[in-house]
Amino acid sequence: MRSKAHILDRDFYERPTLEVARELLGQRLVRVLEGQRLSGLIVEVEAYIGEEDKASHAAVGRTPRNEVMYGPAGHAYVYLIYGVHHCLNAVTEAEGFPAAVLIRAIEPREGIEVMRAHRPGRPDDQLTNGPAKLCQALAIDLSLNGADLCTGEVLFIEVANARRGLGTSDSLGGCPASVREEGEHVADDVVIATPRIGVRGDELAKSRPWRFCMQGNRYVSQ
DNA sequence: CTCTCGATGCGCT
DNA sequence: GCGCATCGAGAGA
Repeated sequence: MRSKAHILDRDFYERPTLEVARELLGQRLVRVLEGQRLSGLIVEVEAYIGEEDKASHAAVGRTPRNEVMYGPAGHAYVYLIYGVHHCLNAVTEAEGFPAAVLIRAIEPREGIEVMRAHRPGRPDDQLTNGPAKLCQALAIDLSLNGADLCTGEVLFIEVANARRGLGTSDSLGGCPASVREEGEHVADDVVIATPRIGVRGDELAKSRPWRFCMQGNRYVSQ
């Protein structure tokens, strides 16, 4: 049996966003759909921090759309982009300060058959290798905007070793053997920090190395 | 393989 | 009206 002790709690999210983003790598994103667990290991994230971050939705100040980013840490901020796609963030830092971590890619672990059904015709390494793709694979939409990630119900993040024994043979696929043991802290030497993908903002926003991904992992977005 | 472009809803000016 | 923290189809090489 799994215990809620494995679920990342509010204290985890209520910290500096760059720390949270970095530490989310290797953790397990879990979506419970019709009683079934769909999950994957987080392999790519981006941090969006405060109103001064011109790439953030909060750069325009508090609005109905970005309201959740201003709320308490540990909630899901889900938004619709280009009228078609959804993206998932985890809200961080203190209530009143708008910040979040965008989950950009995961490596499927549980319920891959359901993910394939949600993304027909796609090879397995393209089921969840992008922020909108993973939302489609896990059936995450606006109905989950504001959902509490700390209650362990429909959407949450677990420490990656919460299911020891699940099979680690292709864990964190494509990464050096030294970090392939699921549940170990992801070592700094396999994490790459780069500028964020597809952001507008100003030059500072475009240049900040606030994207973190697993070096060489085949589920990272292109 | 690379590049271009359309989809499609809505928040914000 | 404008433009977006994206994706996938289609064209060309």
